[in-house]
Formats: sequence, C-alpha cells, structure tokens
Amino acid sequence: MRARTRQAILDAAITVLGQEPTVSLGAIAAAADVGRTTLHRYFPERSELLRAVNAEVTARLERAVGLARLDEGRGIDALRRLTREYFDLGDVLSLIFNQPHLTAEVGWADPGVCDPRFETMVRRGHEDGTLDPDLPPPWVHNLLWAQLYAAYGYLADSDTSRHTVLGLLVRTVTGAAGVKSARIEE
Amino acid sequence: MRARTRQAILDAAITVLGQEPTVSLGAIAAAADVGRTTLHRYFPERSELLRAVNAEVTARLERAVGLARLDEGRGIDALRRLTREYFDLGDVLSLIFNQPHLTAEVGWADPGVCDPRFETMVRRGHEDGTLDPDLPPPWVHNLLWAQLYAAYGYLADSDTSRHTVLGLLVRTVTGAAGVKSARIEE
DNA sequence: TCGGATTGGAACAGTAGAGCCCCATTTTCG
DNA sequence: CGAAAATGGGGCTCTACTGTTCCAATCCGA
Repeated sequence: MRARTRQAILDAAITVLGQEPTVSLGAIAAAADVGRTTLHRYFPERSELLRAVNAEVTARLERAVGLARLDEGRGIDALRRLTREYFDLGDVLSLIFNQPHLTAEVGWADPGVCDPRFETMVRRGHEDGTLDPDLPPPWVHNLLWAQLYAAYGYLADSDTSRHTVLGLLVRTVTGAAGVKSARIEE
Repeated sequence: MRARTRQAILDAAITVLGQEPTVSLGAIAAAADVGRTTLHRYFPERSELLRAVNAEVTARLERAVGLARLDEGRGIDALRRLTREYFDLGDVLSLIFNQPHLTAEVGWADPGVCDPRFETMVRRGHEDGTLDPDLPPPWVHNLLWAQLYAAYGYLADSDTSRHTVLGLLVRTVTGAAGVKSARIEE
C-alpha cells in the first residue's frame, strides 16, 4: 500500500541519485517501477523527495552508529566496528559522496565538526594507545569516509568478493588511523 | 588572443565543473569572464568542451606522474612523491572525483586496471618491504585517490593550512599502504 | 461482490538550457 | 591609421524536465 510504495520510491531514489545526482524524476519513477504520476503524488516537488531521502539516509546512518557501539572497547576496535557497519550501507555510501550538500549535517562534509560520539571514540583511541594521536578526529572521520567510498567503488568495478574488500578496507583504515609503532623513515 | 581565451575557458571549466558537474555553459562562460557566444565559438558543443577538459586534465595528471619519478627509490618513497604531486593538482582533484566518467581512462575508475607505472611501483614496494604486500596495486590506487579527495575537501572546509593537510595526507597514505611492522591485533 | 483507494497513462503549460545566427563593438596587428 | 580578427549582446528555435490536471484501469478490504 502507501508505505510500501513510498519505501520503493525512496530505495530507488537512493540508488539512482547516488549514481547520477541530476537524474530526472521520470527516471527515478521508472527505477522504482512506479508511474511518474504516482511519484508526484507522494512527493509533489523534487525538493520534498530529496528531503525524504535525506531523512532516510540519516536514519540508516544513525542505526549504523548505534550498532557499532562506539563507546565500547578500545578506540581502534570501535572504529573497526563502525567501518563494518558503514560498509554495509551499500548504495547510501555512493549517495552521501555524490550529494554532500544533501546530507551535509550528517555525513562527512564540513570537517570542522563531526559527530561528538565519533570524536569521543577517537580521543579514547588516542589515550588508550590504539589510534594515532597526531590525527585529529575530523581527519579520521574524513579518511574513514574516503576509504569507504574507495572500497565501495572497488567492489562495484572489480570482481572481488564483498568479504575480501571488507578485509582490505579494515586493514587500510587500521593502518591509516592506527598508531604507528615503527614508521618507515621519510 | 585565441590560445589565451581558450585556456581561460578551460581553467574556469575545470574549477566550476568540479564543484557542479551539471553547471550551464552560461555559468562556465561567466566564470571565465567570457561571453556565452565566445565560449560557443571555441567549443561549439558541450561535449567538445568536455573532451578538451578531459585532454587538459589528462595532460596535468601525466605531468604529475612524470614529476613523481615512479621508477626511482623505494616503493613507499615513490608513492609519497606521487601523493605530493597529485595533491598539487588542486581543482583537478575535485573534477576527477565528481566526473569519473569524464576522465575514466586516466583517473581512478575501473580498479581492475590502473597505470602500469603505478602498478610497477607498488610491486616494487612489495618486494623492497616498504608497502603492504597484502594490498593489490589497484586497491592502493583507489585508496590514494580517495584520500586525495578527502584531503582536498578538508583543506577547503576546515581552516587548516595546506602544509598541515599535506602532512596528514602523507602520514595517512603511508600508514594505510605501508607495511605494518606490528599490527594491533583484532 | 461492491466501492473506495491507488495507480498510471496522457496531455498541458511553464521554464531552463543548448545550439545557432546576426551584427555592432572592441581589440590587435600590419 | 585601417583592416582583419575577436568579442559579446540579443534573439530565435528546439529539446528536456517539472509541476499539474483529468480520467480510466486496477487493486484491496469490508
């Protein structure tokens, strides 16, 4: 019924907008297997659809943060959990990267401010000696998102399994943000 | 004269297209301080402008690769040099990320294939013990581009100096792609 | 089964941009 | 200086998309 159709539109919008941010409403409707008229009935204006997409993405991100239990264990372990949860977001990653203005307050844009829970996690990692103390929390936030996007693209374009890509991702995020015990001299 | 105007248009196009991939030709002309008619005289169709931009970007990337001397020194040192050269590309980074299809053959898209010189460099790093042998060259390629873009965004949005951001970038890329001498256990 | 709810096809005007042409103005160079 | 080149403003058509309305067909629950 209503809720079902609405969700189908939102899912299709997330997928298609992530690939082509300026895609027409007709194309979104087609991707959702729905008539353009129906789409207009649920979201009279494009901006309203975008707001709804924003809300949906925000909710999914929030859920991922909750599942990652950022306040438990060592900083690096929490960061690894968050990496895995974010990686599972799929199409949402592409959307967040291609429409930073759409999901600005929640995503990776505006490095000066990042989620306080994330910041607390990184600072804990600084203190427990598992995260590189020279990297400010917003930088870690940025690098995590960058590598997530790289991993998602790698998954789409190369024929590597999801599991393998996740392994590579966690390994490089750990190397990038983790404390360097014996750094190779410049 | 001709060459001067043409270059002004290309420079403006690279900057503006990097921020808004669907920007109108009128806006590009305005950014180049040139009449819309003049732009149409140099590039009769939008696609021709895009091809010229592609050529320009390709040339700048090629120049950066040359300056980085990928075939000299240890793998990690060559990767660090390349990181610095790419970081200097400025607006081009934004364009490459926001228009992957435009610069597909030269950029970071299609992870299955990457520049043979880059691949050789990474493999040398595997053998000389400076780059993580568990990371395939295309993954390192993707990783580098993602971090470059994140660094560029960080530079634009936070009030951190260019030099500081470059330092964070090199440190992060080194940590992510470099060999892990004593990895923190999972 | 019946009736309201939902759907989607078709057509419409309004808008924005692309591509094109003309011509007056300005710049550049011999 | 004078001619050729270059510039840019204005206007025109064409196309694509948006937002809207109307209405027939279909789906679903009472």
